[in-house]
Amino acid sequence: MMHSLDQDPEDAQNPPAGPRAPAVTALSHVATLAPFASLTREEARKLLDLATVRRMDEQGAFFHEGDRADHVYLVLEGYVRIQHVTPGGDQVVVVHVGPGQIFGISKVVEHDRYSASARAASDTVALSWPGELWDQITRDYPSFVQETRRNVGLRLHELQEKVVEMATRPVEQRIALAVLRLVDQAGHATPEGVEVGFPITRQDISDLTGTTMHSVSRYMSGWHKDGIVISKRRRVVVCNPDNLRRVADGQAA
Amino acid sequence: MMHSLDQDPEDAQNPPAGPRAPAVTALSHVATLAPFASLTREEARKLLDLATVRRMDEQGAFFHEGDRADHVYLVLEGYVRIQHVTPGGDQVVVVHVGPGQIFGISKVVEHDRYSASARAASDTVALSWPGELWDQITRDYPSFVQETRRNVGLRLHELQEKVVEMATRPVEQRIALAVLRLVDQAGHATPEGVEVGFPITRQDISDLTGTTMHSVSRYMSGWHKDGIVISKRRRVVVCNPDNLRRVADGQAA
DNA sequence: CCGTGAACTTGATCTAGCGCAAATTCCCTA
DNA sequence: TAGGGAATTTGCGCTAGATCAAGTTCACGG
Repeated sequence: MMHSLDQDPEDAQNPPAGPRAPAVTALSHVATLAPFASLTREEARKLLDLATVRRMDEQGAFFHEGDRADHVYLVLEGYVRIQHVTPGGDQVVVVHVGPGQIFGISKVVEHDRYSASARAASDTVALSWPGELWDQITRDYPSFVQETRRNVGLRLHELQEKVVEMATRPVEQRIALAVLRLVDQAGHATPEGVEVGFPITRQDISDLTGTTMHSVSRYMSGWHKDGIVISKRRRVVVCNPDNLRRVADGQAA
Repeated sequence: MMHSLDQDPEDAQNPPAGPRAPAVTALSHVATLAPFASLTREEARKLLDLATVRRMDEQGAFFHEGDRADHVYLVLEGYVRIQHVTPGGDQVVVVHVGPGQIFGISKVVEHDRYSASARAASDTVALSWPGELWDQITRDYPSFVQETRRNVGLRLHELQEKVVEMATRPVEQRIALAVLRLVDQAGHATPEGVEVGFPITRQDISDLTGTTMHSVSRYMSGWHKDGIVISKRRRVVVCNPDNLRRVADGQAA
């Protein structure tokens, strides 16, 4: 039940309440997230009252591709993997979503089905608003919805970058870029370097870059030897971002 | 100046006005496009009054990647290629935009720079609204902006499909899928089959699928021999969509 | 402390598709 | 009608990276 992510003691948002208390939804914490930044204390509280808190164990699914898009989600804690499985059984990871970011955005773009599945990459806490309330929310909390749109834009941009990378970069560079993006978006500092904030396997990284587990393993082992990363089982730490960036640019020695 | 697309005499929207008359903006025509569908005649007219008509020759650029996102565009006639050029000089075509569709959507997702360039794939007529008016438009013509968001959603979905394809499909299938999408989104019927509605080279198709001109040529020649497509210089006609779909699914004989 | 399965590593082939090169065809203009 | 440039075709060799095939290491439950 305890995942090693929980070793990370830096989160101070849990007041000394009882265990399992829904204290993560503490207004003081949530209000710091981008989508709430421009709301008054009072507005934030009301908007929170409209939401439901959903806790999800690692690997649990918030929704599946093809489901009716009945909710919009916001990650409070943990990370969510947006992924697609082909008829042939190939997994493709589209993007990772972290604290303060929206997922299940179909409603935001006027779609009525989710076009990918959402699984918790680590134990995760998220808020969810029912789709029926979306019009009301749009009306009453425009700055929140604006942030939501900005999120969609980021997603669009990241997806475009990914298409460009897959079309133009060799595998090694794609993997390096993916790892850099992971620590950039979900990294936390450790003594050895910046660590990806959730468990991730070689297979996951290959699903993210459109290659095979084997290639990911080979390149990461190489980088390990060169002191660029430390890669344990389901864990990735980048020790030398500069060199990794050089690899990503094809300027590796 | 006359491009071969103009051979196509099917467009009836040009009333017998003088040549070069801005008659394409005739309300009766524009009103049929999806973004205007839910507006009253009067609203449509007012919204049109806020817009500027821009005509663009084939290969002309509406804007470039990195430009300040100061306008939102709507294609009236012709096709626009959204593309990205890497530092290394590789072209990647992200998507094609046709009549009734929006491009330059940065404003819609709260971004302030275009993340790709927009060039006319054929001689094109588009409307453009200045970004400063966007808030006003959002307020006064919500159904228009809603359609705009739906467009963003389609783009997002298509981009995701593309990522999945590039990650899981071999080159032949990717090319087949791209051609099918082209005739689906921009095709018009001809005696021989459905033709892509704008000039497109082997190189363009390879930029669209992340492969080389050579591979595209090889596979298309093969399909030509099998009677699946007719491919002349800068022109593609799909004669047998069913078989091409079979190729795209890897079920080719 | 041991057994089991999942994650990871590493070597050995094998091939799809790229890069290079050289024709050939088509279209436009002079 | 010839000339020239762009688009396309096609052959050939080569290599990045997939596939196949064992192993090895690790975490956890008993």
